[in-house]
Amino acid sequence: MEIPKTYDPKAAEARHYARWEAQGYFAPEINRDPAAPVYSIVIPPPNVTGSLHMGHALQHTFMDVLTRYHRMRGYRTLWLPGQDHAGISTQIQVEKQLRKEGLTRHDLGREQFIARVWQWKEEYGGQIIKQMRREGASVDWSRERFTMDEHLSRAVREFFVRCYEEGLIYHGEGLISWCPKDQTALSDLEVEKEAQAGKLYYLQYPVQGSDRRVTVATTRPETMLGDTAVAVNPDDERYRDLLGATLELPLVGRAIPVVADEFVDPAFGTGAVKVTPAHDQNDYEMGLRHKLPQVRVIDQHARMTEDAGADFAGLERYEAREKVVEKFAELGLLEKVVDYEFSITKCARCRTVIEPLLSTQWFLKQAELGRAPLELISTQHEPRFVPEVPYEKVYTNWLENLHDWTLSRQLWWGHRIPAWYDEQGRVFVARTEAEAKQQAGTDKLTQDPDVLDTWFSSALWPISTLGWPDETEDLRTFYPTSVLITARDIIFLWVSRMMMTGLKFTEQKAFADVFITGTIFDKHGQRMSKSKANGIDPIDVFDKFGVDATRLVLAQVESTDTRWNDNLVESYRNFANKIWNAARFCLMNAEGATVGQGFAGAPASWALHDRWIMSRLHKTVRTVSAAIENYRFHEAVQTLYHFFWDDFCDWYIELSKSDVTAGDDSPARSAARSRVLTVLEQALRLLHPFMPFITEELWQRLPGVGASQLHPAYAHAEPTIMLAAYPQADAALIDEQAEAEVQALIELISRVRNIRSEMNIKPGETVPVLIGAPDESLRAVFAAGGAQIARLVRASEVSVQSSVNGPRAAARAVLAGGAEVAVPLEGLIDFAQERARLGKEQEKLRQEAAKLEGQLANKNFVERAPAEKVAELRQRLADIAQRMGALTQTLEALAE
RNA sequence: AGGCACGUAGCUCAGGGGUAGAGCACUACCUUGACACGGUAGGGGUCCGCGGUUCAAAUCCGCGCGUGCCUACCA
Repeated sequence: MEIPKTYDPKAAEARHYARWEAQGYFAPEINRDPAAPVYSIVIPPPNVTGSLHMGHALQHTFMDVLTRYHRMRGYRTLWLPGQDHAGISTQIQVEKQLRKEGLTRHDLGREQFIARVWQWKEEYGGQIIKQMRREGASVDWSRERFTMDEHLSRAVREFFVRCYEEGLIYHGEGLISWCPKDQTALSDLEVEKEAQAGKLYYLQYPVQGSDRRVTVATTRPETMLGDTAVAVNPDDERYRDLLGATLELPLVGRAIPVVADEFVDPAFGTGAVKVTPAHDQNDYEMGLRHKLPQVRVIDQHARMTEDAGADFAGLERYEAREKVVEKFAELGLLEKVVDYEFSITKCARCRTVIEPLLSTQWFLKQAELGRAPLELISTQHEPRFVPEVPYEKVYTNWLENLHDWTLSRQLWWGHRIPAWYDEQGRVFVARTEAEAKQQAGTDKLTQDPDVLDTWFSSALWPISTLGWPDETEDLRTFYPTSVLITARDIIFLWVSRMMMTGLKFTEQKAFADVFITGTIFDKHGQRMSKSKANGIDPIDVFDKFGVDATRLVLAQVESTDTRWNDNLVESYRNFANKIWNAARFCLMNAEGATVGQGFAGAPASWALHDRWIMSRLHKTVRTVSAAIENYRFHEAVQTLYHFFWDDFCDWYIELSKSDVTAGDDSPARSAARSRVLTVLEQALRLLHPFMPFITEELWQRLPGVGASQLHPAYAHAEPTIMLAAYPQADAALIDEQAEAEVQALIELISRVRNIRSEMNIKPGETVPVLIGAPDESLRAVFAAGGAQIARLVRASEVSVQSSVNGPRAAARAVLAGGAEVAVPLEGLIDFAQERARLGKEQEKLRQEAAKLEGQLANKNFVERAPAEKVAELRQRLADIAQRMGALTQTLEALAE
């Protein structure tokens, strides 16, 4: 059997994915059990423009672990892949390409431009989706979707039309966030606030018919040109007499009223607020309340309009700001300017400062759609958020405060709004142009030029990908989906909206659970970003350490924000190598062995270490399954790591070694070899959801694996660990006594090794080991394990008696249960030093005993603490007393 | 401004009312027929601070300090 000493991840990674895909293992149809339960996940569709980053790799790892786990459990499992057309980013990307050719989209015209985008998508798009194969993602490629697919576009139109018919979608004027660079409206979720060191300008407005002036404070003086009122709080004594007064707006000369509005905070600034209904969200609302005129002084390019006055028209907004301030200063109306930090709103895409503008757009009344999800979360706690704190609250708070959603975008790439206008400007909303014509009774219609917000189609993703609005078999089978896995930043943008559409159109929630992942930062705790160039490319990590190792690191991130650290990947790379070499050992000693055999007869008849490893294995199965099902990936990974490395490699293989490597072929040797292989094979299955490649690579080499390992639902398939049955915990194999007994063996061995180390005994040198165990059953354990002990501590002989009767010149240690071990070391023992060593140990025990005695002497403790806790402490104290007894005897024997 | 989370070994992080944990790093010894990406044995912690609840607090509660995130009608 030729197996290299070091695991080479690339070879295994290259080998298996293509086969899995070709064999159809990823598709739910592989499951032939008609009664199989269903497990489904739809991928959060990555942007077609993106390339794989750590956040994707993180999410994909969780989705793949869950998918593979449930598939192995016999679920009819679907993980549906796909991507998002990413309206603005894609359009910007292609426009950039055009610019290099000296063209703009307008040179091409709409139709040609869109054709160009599709071409771009084919050539450069979808990097992330392509890279997912490298991750080992077991997605069903036969069901791959794109938000601009014809079918999904139909779903979008259906959604739009239905909402329009119900009055949830309307066309009208509102104050929207406008990006002057991208030349489009944006929703409030596509803008970002950023702290900004700026200035607060105090401007004075003269009161008509008096010498008085009212001072207003503003961060945007240029907007004063569009002021149509000044507002004060109705309870503000300072301004009570001015209510209803008229001010003269400087520079403009417009007469504007002083109005009273609860919105105004008397404590801020001067307590008087300038009101610019056309250029500020709050002022807009105040303007509606007081029926104020809306004067537009800034245009779509963030330049001042004619209405700003001849002095300002055409100026860029910041130029206008300077000029306004200058003029106020000249007029003696600039009271003061103070430094002031405030937040500024920017386009999330291009970082241009947003201009709030009055504009006619399409809007969706989200509040009504949000009612059903709000009801569901408040009364049923559905979907179940993991972690529940704080995300359930974040989601609920959002649903309680929904604003109208600006749907239209002044772009070309995206779903065209299904609205047509006739020559009189009347609007017809319909699923098709023909339908609109029919409604209008004329052929002379023009379609609305705008497209829908990208998130409009995303909101439908779980249902549209499965076939809605048609009642397809997939929709019936896989919807509602099992879990949504995503980062926290799109809970509003996406998670809540999928719930809205799902409940509205199917009356079923879109997913049962929502698992929110942590965020991975760079090693300095900074967010990874293109602009900072501090991103770590998952592909590089795969290349360096292997996909499986990377997946383990990602899985254990769970929901915690984590700084990326290569050291951790390296340690899991080492773990992969450990698995490789453990398997290598098993395979080098596999002659005569078969997976699944070796554990014959009643467990009670098995050797101690065999009962022990099965008990450890089944506890591991129990813990890992529960952990995965509850999204405790960190616990799952840790448990598997320690089971494999500590229990299986460090102890089980070592305790089995002499049987496994016996020189002569015998039924006993074959059985021992089969047992080691069987445990290995179970461990590989447990690890497979996390480490798909190495587990498949090794599994395929094990003697005796095949159809019998497969879950019955896949009995017909070509054997693969992917479709093997995930181990089920068997309570009957959990054996606490065996665990305690092996623990005693481990302690014994460790103490002897400790003596060897402290006494500087050369590794190659053997020593006699004398064990004294007053307890009969413990004595039996040590006696039966004599050969194993001898091997693991390099003993020339192991004697087990009820007490140690060795030479005075021996290093000694006391063990649990009053047992004692001595290593005779004629000539090597410095008696004074040995007494000191044991004295130190005695002192430690004494301190521990004192602490326990103190607690047990406390009447309150004994009376109020649970009885088992008290009993446990008494037990511990008794054990210490036993050790102390043995230690005292030993010390006496050593006395001069 | 509010809300939430976090603060545990040198580092990255688990855990969590009753013995303080892992990986990496560190020290010593070891190339023993699975593995030096390894083995064995070690060292290392006022669990941010101060109060409170409790028989018992690193763990629960309050306050403070520090860090991060989110929300907001910060004119």
